[in-house]
Amino acid sequence: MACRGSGVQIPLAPRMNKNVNDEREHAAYDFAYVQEKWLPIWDEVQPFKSGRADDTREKKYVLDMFPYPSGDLHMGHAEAYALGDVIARYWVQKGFNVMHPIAWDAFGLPAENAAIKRNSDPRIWTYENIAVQKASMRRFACSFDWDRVFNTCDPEYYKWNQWLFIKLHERGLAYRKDSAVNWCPGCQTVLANEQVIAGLCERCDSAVTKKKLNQWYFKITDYADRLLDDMAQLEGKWPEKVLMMQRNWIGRSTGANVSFVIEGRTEPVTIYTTRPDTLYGATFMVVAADSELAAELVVGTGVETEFNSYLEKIKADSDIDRLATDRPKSGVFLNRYAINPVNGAKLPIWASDYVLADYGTGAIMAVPAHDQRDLDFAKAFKLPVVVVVETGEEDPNKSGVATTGDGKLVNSGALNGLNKADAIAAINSQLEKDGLGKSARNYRLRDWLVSRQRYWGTPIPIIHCPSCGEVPVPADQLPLTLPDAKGLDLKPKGTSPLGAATDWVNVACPKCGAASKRDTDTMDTFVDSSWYYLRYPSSTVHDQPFLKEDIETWLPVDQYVGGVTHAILHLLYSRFFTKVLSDMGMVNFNEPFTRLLNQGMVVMDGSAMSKSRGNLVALSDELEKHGVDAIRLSMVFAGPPEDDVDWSDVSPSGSVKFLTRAWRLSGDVTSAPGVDFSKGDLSLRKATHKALNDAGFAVESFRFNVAVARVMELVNATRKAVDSGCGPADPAAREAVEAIAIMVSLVAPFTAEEMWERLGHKPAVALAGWPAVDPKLLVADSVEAVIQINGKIKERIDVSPTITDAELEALALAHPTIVAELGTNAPKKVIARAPKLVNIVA
RNA sequence: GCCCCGAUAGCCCAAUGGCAGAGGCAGAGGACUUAAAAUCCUCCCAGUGUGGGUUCGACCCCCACUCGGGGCACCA
Repeated sequence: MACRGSGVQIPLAPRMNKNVNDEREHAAYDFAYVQEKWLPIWDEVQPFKSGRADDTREKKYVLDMFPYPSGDLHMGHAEAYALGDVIARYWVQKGFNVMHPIAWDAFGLPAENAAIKRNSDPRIWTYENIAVQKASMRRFACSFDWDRVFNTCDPEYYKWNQWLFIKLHERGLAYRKDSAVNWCPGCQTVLANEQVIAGLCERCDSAVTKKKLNQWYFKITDYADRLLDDMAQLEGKWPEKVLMMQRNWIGRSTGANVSFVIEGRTEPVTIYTTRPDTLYGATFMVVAADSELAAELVVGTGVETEFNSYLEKIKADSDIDRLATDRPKSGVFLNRYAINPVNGAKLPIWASDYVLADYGTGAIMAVPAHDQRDLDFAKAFKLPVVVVVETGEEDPNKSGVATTGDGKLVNSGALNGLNKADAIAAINSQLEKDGLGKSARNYRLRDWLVSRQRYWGTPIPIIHCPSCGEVPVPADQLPLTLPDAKGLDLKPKGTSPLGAATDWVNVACPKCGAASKRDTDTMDTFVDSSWYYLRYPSSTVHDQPFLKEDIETWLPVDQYVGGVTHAILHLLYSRFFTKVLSDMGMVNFNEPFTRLLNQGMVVMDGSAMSKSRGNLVALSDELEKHGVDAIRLSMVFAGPPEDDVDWSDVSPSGSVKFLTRAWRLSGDVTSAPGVDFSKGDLSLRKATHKALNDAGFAVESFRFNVAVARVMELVNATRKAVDSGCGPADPAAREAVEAIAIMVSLVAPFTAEEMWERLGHKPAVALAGWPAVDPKLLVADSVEAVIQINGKIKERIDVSPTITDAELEALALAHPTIVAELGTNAPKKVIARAPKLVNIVA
């Protein structure tokens, strides 16, 4: 894709017009010719059509993360879809009814920004790009079931976003609140927490600021515990890294809420702490400066001016400022005091930005001896530091380092002498008894902010009525389609462009008929992708988002393939949606993706490809130079799928060479199809069955690069057998080459199909079936055992693979070399591991 | 700062605690050829980041460190 949406296509058959006879055409492998030849035939055969009525094969749902139509496919797509294809094609060969669908994640800002630039409609750009990507995917020979395609920007699809939104609203899981939200000044819209990466907008890298706004949220925090606990069933099936990232993101912490009486205030203030055992060490209290509590506490204290100017200052700070390391602690003394409930100590109350208003209760007890942040603050404002846990480390007063470890409690009344865990238990039950506090949990996870102030998304299906309040758009009026972009100013300006479509906005309340207004925001596009995998089985159904029987047939997804960039965002939201739908009785499972494979990125010379870096490799150029199969093979063979592929390390021409070698074998075989393999050369047959066995195992354990290596070995062995062994007429040669064609078909479908035809078969090789491995052919005739003395290899002997430990030990001890080595010394110990090794400890 | 992952030949990468090398790239030589390309054959190269430990035996397990990559970001 030389440029976005240009529609550059994989070039086909430069030789097509050459006047060559058939013999010549087949004398050398011509990938361009072969690509051109098979596509129309596959269109007819449809080897990957899933869910035919008479299909009795067991189901398997293999899913690739769907693409955003930002232009033509690039190198990253090529890798992702090549890997997903290996899995899908493998399970088809193994006899499963595989559903491997594709769709387009088509709402989003790039389309809108392109439309602004060209003064046109985002629809045009989007559907053009989809057409280009679709055509490229066909040429790339993706094994998709093309009958299930949809686009999330189709009203037919986003209707169900709206329907789901209303369902969530009914259950109290979609709600509005005023809050200080993440604001991207570049995109001029709010962002979910998950879309702020190190203080920057994940989309445009602008520094994110805070803005007080009333916005729609999904109550994902209600599901925090289940999102955490259900990960147990994903253990070993999802990358450990993703599970860890989700655990950290949800960030469950356990501690206690404790009430502190405030002088001059009737209501006590509750604080959250993970260290109730250090309650006696609290020397001051800190409330979030931007909290309502701080604003209230400061009234009438005489420090209002100072407080307000501090508040102004911190509001001006961007998230980036907040993230700066070694940021000095700042704050304002509020001239108020709290009373420590356990010892009556009078604690000054400070307001600071190091306490977050939206975590816990927005107020903390500060224990500077045992919390580094509190200690930094205490040092900055010369507040007292009282040690209450003797950890054996240096006094924090002197070292400036808070001690957070375990130890004996001191200066803590009844807690003295206890260790940390016992002290926590003791103080918690005491606080509960006295009605002063109780154990509590908190989460780093925040509710999912779903409103967006942009045009190209799903309109939020809510009508605001002056008397009825929030009224959902009635189901029979869905989809609530987007107003025409014509005449609307899509330029980002902080409020939704939909607001200007007055005919669209002004509407009668569905309940009371009063003049009302539609909500003008659109939904975060991550809503679209949170349930799309449920739509595929029922993509042609119009009156429901998905059919119960389709869900029961196909879901959950058996294998999901996609980039690790979605480790938190999409995968967390999808898990949340699945749990909500499970509660609604609409799905019969609670985790959507049984197994997950994260593929790496395609990089160039060690860094991500980008135009500005000048290291962009165009997929179309690579395909033209080396052919589709060679590019796919290079991606798969480059290394483990989860590792990045550095395009400067791979050799597409090496891939071409291998494919040519394999292809040439198919022309050498002289026996007829259907010949009895059991009469074939034994050693080549063993090589074939070992390759089938090992490559299959490697594919199932995601070691695709190893699977390819096993096929390469078999190609080498077959070449040798044909040239100087059993010869091309031996049935074993046909068995080997047919197996090669089938294994190659996972990665290089064009080459494989061509081989299959040359071997005398009809298309499609994709449906040939993985040959059954004969266990008898996996046993070697003899193996080489090594004899070690003290771990050093002294001798190698050929033994039967069925030799016992005792027999092998006897052989070793009787061996002349060993007898000579040992001399008169009797071995102290002999370890035998038949049939591979004997180690003699002398 | 906290957490996670990795380090094997010139390069990319394989090796249930049991012979470090499966496969490929690059390189060298040979066969074929008038020649080249293509093809076929043969070969070269490390002792597994460093230092300890466990073990009959460690690339693999444990501890400490170095370097590289990733995640989180004042979450009390």
